[in-house]
Amino acid sequence: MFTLIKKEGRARRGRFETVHGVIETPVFMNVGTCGTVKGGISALDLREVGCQVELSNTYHLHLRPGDRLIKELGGLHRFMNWDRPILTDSGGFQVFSLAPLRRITEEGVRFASHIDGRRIFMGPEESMQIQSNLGSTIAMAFDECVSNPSPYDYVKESSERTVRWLVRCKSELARLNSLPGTVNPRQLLFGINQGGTYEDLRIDNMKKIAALDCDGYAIGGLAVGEEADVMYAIISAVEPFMPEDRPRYLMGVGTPLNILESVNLGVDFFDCVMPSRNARHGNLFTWGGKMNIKNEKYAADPRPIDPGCGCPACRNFSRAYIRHLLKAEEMLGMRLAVLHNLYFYNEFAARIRSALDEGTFREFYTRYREVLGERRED
RNA sequence: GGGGGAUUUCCCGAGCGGCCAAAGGGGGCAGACUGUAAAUCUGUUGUCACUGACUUCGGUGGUCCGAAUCCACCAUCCCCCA
Repeated sequence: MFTLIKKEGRARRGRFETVHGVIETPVFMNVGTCGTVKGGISALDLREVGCQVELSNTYHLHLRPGDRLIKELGGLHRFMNWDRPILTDSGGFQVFSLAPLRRITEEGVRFASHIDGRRIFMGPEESMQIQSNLGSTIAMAFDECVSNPSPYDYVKESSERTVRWLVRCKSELARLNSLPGTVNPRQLLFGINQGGTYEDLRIDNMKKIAALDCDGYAIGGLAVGEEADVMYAIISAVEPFMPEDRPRYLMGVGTPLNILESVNLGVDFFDCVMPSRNARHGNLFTWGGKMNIKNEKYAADPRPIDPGCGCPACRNFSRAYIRHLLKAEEMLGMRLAVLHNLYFYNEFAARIRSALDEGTFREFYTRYREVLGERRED
C-alpha cells in the first residue's frame, strides 16, 4: 500500500508498506542479480549500507540454483538471510541483453542458457511461477525491453504484446498467490511501461496498463542506447498518466544525476548495477563528484575516499590502501569499493527524502545537479 | 680443458638483410560501463620541434646502398663432454 506523503513540484516523498516492511521513497534498490551484490556483499552488509530493497533476477536464479530449490529452502528471503523487501526482475531485461540467444513469440521467449546453452522457455506464466517460488515482495511483469532506437512498427507491436503479457502475469500471479504452500501469498505485481522512444506509444501503453490496477508501475526500456535528454523527455511525457497512488519505478537507472533528474520528474523507485559494477572497476561516487581510485595520484593518499562519507570503507581505510587492493586484484578491494558506492547511493536517496521532508528539494536539486556528474577535484 | 646455445624496448617473448620504433602477452597509464553472459571492453605505452626527425635490439669494430638480423673479438648466462 502506497502513501504519498508530500510533493514538491513533481517530486514525490512516499511510503510503501509491504509484508516485508516499509519502503521509504524515493528509494534506490541494490542489485544482487544472483542473490548477492557482486563483490562479496552479504545481506548483513546490505543492512550496514542502508539498503531498503534488494533486487534479484528471475532468469538467473531459475538457471542457478533453481527456483524450486529456493522454494524448498523457504524462499529467497530465508535463502540469502534478508528479511526486508526484495524485488525480483522478471527476466524481461534478459530478453534484451541476451538478444543473440533468444527467439520471441506471442507465447513467450525461448532462450539458450548463457551458462550451458540448454534451451529454456520463459513466458508470463513461467516468469510468475519462478518469482512466486522465490517469494519476493514485488514481482515484475514479464516484458520485452527493446533497444533504442528501434523501428516504430516493431516497438508498437512489442509494447502491445507486453500489455497482453501483463494481463497474463496478473491472472497467473493471482492464481499462484491463492495456492496453498505459496512462499509469499501477498506477492505484489508491478506492470511495466514500454514504447521505446516514441511518446505516443509510451502514453498509449501507459494508459492501457494503468487500467489493469497493478500494485506499482515501472518505466522500462530506458537507458538502453538513447541520450539522457530523450530519456527525461519520455519520463516527462508518461508521468502524468501514471496513477498518483502507486509507486513509480524507473528500471535500471542510473547515474546519481539521472536519479536526481528523475525524482524531479516524479519517479519513486530506482535500481542500477552502476554502483556495484563501477566500484569493481575503481570508479567511485562521492559528494564531490566522481573519482577513479585506481588513478596514480591516489597511490600515497592517506585520506578516506570521501571525507564526508560514513561508509565502512571511508570510516576505516585510506585511498592508498583501497587503490593498492584494487590494483593487486585483492577481493577486499572490490568489496570496500562496492560498499562505498552502495552506501553513497542509499545515502543519496536518503538525503533526497530528507530534502523533500523539509521542503528543500529545489535547493538540493539545483546544488547537486552541478556536482554529481563532474570529476572530483582532489 | 673441449663442444654447443643464448643475450630484443619496464618484464616475458616474436623477429633471421630493406615492408622494424620492432608481433603477441604481462605490467604501467588512462577511459568506458545504466532492470549484471560484465573480475569485462577500449585506447595508450622509446624521445621530440610528433602526417616528419632522432636514439634503441649485451659491448666494440667490420661487411653492405641498407644490420636487431651477416662477420670478428670481448662480456655475461645456460647446457653437454672430460
